[in-house]
Amino acid sequence: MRLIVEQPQHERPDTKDRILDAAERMFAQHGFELTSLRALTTEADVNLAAVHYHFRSKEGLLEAVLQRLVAPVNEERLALLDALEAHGHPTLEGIIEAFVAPPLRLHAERPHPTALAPLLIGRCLSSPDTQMRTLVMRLFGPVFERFRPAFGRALPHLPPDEILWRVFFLLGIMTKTMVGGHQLKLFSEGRCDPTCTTESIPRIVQFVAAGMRAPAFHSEVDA
Amino acid sequence: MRLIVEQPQHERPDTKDRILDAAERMFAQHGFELTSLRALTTEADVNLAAVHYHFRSKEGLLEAVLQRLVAPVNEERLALLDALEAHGHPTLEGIIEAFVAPPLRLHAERPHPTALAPLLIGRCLSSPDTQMRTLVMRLFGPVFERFRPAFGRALPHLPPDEILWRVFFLLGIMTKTMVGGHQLKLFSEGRCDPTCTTESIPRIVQFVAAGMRAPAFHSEVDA
DNA sequence: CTCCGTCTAAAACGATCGTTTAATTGAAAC
DNA sequence: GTTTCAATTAAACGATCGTTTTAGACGGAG
Repeated sequence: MRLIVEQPQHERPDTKDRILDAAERMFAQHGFELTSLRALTTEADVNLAAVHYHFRSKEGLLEAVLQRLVAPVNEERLALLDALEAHGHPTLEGIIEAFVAPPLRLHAERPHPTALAPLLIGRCLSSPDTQMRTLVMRLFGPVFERFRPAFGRALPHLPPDEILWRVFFLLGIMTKTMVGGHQLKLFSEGRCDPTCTTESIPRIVQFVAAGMRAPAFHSEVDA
Repeated sequence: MRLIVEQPQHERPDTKDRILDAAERMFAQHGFELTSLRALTTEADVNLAAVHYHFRSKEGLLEAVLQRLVAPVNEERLALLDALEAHGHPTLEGIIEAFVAPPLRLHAERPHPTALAPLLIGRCLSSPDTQMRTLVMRLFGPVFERFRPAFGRALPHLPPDEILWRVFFLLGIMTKTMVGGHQLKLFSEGRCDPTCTTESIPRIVQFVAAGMRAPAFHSEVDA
């Protein structure tokens, strides 16, 4: 009986990281299905079979790419919310910013990989493969469980499901900003640039905060 | 010299429509790249080569599918806005509803084809293929040129670029509602259903109207 | 030195893809 | 009846895909 350890004992040949880097770049540029492992391994200067050795399949590689990309973002979100709640009840604007700023800032640094992340996540969530869905749940579960009550405390006039709707809307805005940002730049003839976080983040926070503070849908004036 | 007419003179074998129907269904379910023409033509009960005869390639078929799907939606949007403006200045809520209701209602009737439309459109817009980009421009140009000034008149306190930003946010919410609706249903344990237009449309209108009416970003109180 | 396990290398496998070709059908035109 | 041409069919082409297999390289442990 033999133990397989995650790390090789002595040194670190970076072929695993080189594959991940190339995959991140090429999955984002051409999409998952259109990226062939041959082109990927050529770009990474790595043998073709190395992908199946280190990850067990092309989908396993996607899983690893996704994990490495979003895990730090979610940790930063939770840290920001922790910092806010350490000083009493956070404002609605603060919660929204803690939620959207980390992914948007990452997107500003590396637009291409981040842009496809929401698409890949959506793909995983609608995939029949259970492993993919549980991966996404494991990645986003803690964030969801911490931000939902935070929004609830900041918006006491809203029923819980209404909050779900509006967080959903927030998600849509955030995704669109990352995935379709170049469209806005195109239509504004370059004047509006969603990759500029000092422009995009305050605008999103302001827009969403106003939308979230709107009266609840089914309430015909409760006071 | 011989004239090639679009329609065959005598009768109408519906193989062209059968291909379009099957393509709409299968592109939406499995995506464009994952749908093979062999599976598609089998499903449509049509010969494999018929796709290349009627459309000139797989991409030509995608173009035709997209055109047939969004053209009526955009016509309805313009008609609704016309009707509103026939009775004086429309309200902000009215303009938003004229913009989002047609695609969302179509999505409620046929969730699958509509869900992938925004993705395909995004794909076309970021494609290096010029024909794809001009197709999207031709499809959405008139809508854009009519709704932009309408929003401008309803929001006179906002600079034009700020309006672009917020219409962009509206687009994100609409797209998310169609593409990721099942995610909201999943996380709300079935209580929130974006395919129910009597629920989703008023909520979107209310949220977006409040967000759009927020003060402009760069103005440090102008009055 | 020899054994061992990790890692890499080259080559092939089987399958499927989009596309093209060439032959054939069938109904209108003359 | 013959011609004509749009429409359909079956079959093949060339390429590329993800994956597997097999063998070899390299450094530490005995």
